[in-house]
Amino acid sequence: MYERKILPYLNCGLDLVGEVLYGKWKLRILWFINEGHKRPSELQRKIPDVSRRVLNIQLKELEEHELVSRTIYPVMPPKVEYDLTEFGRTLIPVIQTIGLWGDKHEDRLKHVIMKQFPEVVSSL
Amino acid sequence: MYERKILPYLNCGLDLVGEVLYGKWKLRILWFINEGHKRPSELQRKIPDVSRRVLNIQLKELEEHELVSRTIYPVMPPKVEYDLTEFGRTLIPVIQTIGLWGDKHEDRLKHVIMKQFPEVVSSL
DNA sequence: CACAATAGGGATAAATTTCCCCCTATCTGA
DNA sequence: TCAGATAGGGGGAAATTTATCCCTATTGTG
Repeated sequence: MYERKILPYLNCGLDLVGEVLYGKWKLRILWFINEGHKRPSELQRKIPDVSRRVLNIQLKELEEHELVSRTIYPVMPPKVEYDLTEFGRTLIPVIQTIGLWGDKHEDRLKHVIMKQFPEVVSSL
Repeated sequence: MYERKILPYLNCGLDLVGEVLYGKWKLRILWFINEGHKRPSELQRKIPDVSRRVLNIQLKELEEHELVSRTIYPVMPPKVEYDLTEFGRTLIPVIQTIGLWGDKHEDRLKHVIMKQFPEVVSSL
């Protein structure tokens, strides 16, 4: 496990949110859990770009931050389900707002993001 | 300058937003510019925890992503102002939503975040 | 038996982000 | 003259995050 060396800054609401949502895949993990994809293997199929290892780590952090809960079913093969906590559910409208903004401005965002990769764009 | 080696994932709105807002200070930079703190030196006073160097870098990225514009006044000592573009202004309600959620759940968030730092908490 | 699916962890490397120190240049004011 | 404010960048190190590879264990299936 990695031990943080620098204390977080907790000066305002934005700082606080950053501490629990900063993570490359966290927003989508929360979103897909909310949509009913609760098992780790399901989540990985929904987000093929995460490695399984990182998915586990980010799920554990979300659990420590009390945004999701973890239920283990004593069956074989093992079955685990993640659910949003009541606290985590309050975040859904926020994530939706973020995602809708991204969807609405999809073309423009793709354009400004891909400016950094001219060689890739020209090869399409 | 750092050259990215891994192409960004642009599968959904959340990915797109991540590409332009992922950065430790970007949300607050946008927020403070919106509040009228437009000059780099003003921004640094509002956010003392960023180093000036990183503030410059993140401002430049925001500019490349067309969320802010940069105006240079040919005076001495130099004067530069950043403004939200019309595109950047559409983000303000999103940032507000995020910040309000953080403010509303401030106590709980501080608690779950500081669980990782028991020694710090007990020394208060 | 060999293999896939299930969940998850260790060790380590790579990628990325952020920080720190130093340097340029000009003007104002003590 | 010297210090401070202004804006900004280079180089390199440190911190942090993410990725890769390999391992445990159990059950069912071909």
